Amino acid sequence: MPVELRQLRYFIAVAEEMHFGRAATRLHMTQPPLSQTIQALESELGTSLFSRTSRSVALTPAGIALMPEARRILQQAAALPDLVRRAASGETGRLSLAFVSTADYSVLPPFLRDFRARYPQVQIDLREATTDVQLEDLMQGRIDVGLLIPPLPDRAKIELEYATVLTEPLVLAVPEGMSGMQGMSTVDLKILVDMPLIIFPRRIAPAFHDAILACFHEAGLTPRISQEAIQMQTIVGLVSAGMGIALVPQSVSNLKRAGVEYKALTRNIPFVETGLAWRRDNASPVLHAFLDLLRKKTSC
Amino acid sequence: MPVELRQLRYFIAVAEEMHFGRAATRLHMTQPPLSQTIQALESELGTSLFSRTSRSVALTPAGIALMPEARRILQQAAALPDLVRRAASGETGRLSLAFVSTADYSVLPPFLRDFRARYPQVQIDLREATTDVQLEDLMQGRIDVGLLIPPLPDRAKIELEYATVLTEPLVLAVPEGMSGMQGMSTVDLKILVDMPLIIFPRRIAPAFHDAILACFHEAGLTPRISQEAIQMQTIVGLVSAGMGIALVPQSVSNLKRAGVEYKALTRNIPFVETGLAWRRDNASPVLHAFLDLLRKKTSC
DNA sequence: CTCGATCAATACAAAATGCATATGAGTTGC
DNA sequence: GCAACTCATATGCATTTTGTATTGATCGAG
Repeated sequence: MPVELRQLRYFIAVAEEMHFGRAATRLHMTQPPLSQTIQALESELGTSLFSRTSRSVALTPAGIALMPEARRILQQAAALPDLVRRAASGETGRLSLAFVSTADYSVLPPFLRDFRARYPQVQIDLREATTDVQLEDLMQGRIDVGLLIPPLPDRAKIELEYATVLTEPLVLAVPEGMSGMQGMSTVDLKILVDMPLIIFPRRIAPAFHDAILACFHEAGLTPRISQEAIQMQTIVGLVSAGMGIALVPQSVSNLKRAGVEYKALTRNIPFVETGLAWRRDNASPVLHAFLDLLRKKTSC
Repeated sequence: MPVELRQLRYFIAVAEEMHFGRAATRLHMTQPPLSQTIQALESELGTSLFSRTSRSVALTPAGIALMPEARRILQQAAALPDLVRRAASGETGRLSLAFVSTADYSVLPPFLRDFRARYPQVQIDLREATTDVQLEDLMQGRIDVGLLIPPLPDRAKIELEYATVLTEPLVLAVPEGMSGMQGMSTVDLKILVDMPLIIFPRRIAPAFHDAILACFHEAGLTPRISQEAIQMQTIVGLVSAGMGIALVPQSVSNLKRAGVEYKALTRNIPFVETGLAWRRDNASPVLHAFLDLLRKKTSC
């Protein structure tokens, strides 16, 4: 029969009182069952813990060695209710979050800062991923929440919940000192129609891709697509290298990079939306703590 | 009512099997009491640990958080029998040992080496002290064992046990290049009777002190005591500084120090004994492991 | 759509365990 | 040497734990 915590509690009481009678009083019980329990513990451990003369009690070396261990175990057991309650309330745990590269320049940093401040004990696993990869990861339960660009495909809408976080205009990113637009802060697309356009592949970000093309088509223009890239950083890098122009979310203009200028468009300004998606059936308290915090922040 | 280990054992079984029926089989019991115990645990922790549909079982975040904690606590509890048995057998624990400075050059180093090799988990608290301090420390239980110079006073013999460890002759320590004895390996006391003698105070080491004086008196001589010191290292230091001569245990001649030569006496060679003393009623298994080991070593 | 299989919860009885009372045996102090 | 004290033992009762029987709910096959 294995050791039980009750036995350890009784042992500690006797060891502290050095007296079976007083220890029994402290435990709100009588002395005989206490003696029996200690005897049972000794027999389970295979060693005597107290050396008793019929007049006094002393700890054996085995008893001395047991004391700190027993105390530690009891303390850990006593801490369990609090521990699991914290886990259940989302105060502790793990949140794995994926985000599209554009979010890295807009909503993600303040989100993370606020969440860490409120839930410092939650470990956040961050991962950059395109929308389609995130949708797959969400469906498979590999991530708790994704910061992505809508729309969600119909098959995903069954299992996933979605909430808009940010809608922002696209702005032009052009190589610095480009001919024909020095000093202009807004430009018309017509001026640029002959410049090569750098863009996300449609497969990866269809909504973003389509918004850009729609903007050209509405102006009666057809862009010359020269290069595709799947990260915002790469696209801006290619612009700075003079490889072409790009349309990027306004927030990306925070990314001041040598050789790149950002210009607002005059007409047919396209917008891109970013939002959160998570499994409807994901009961993780950490996830809901995260969502609740965001709802509070965005509603203020 | 507090958490019990039985509940944690059952919890782990269900969490590992993810099935109440199979877990019950593994625990050699039936399913209903297992369900009840888990319910009791959940109510004590204040949180549900499993989310049950009537068809399947899944861990809640609280349950996930509890798992590693519960495993750790159970493991620690399971390790207790071994832990206390090791403590009872002297394999682990603490031994506090005091020694007279002369022992530091003879018996102490090999004792310690052998003991550490056999009982590596025992922590040894070492302390240099004179015989009279050691006797007081032994009586008060501040040390487990003392390596000292007999005899023990009668009042100490009641509570203490004693065993001889080493009996060795005294040799002369003289300043290097002293007039009248270059090249001699043995000398007569008469040659040195006018040299100042450096000696332990009688209060600190009466037997040692008396053995030296007896040696002079038997030869019909009276030494000129110039200086007292209570550590062997100090005495040898004073000799090397030319402050006088000293009679030291042979083993101290291992302490090769510049400016000091050791010479054997020709007649009336005094002996000094070193031995172990410990409380008769000290049941420390570590102490007895120490004594047993020494008995084995010295009898071979 | 119905029926059987599966799985967890509930109800109640039996067994095991823990506890209290009464008592015994060995010390200690007066 | 007697009274007080302390831990061990014995016995009966209360509680807890377990087992058996059953219910209720869900899922899959025919």
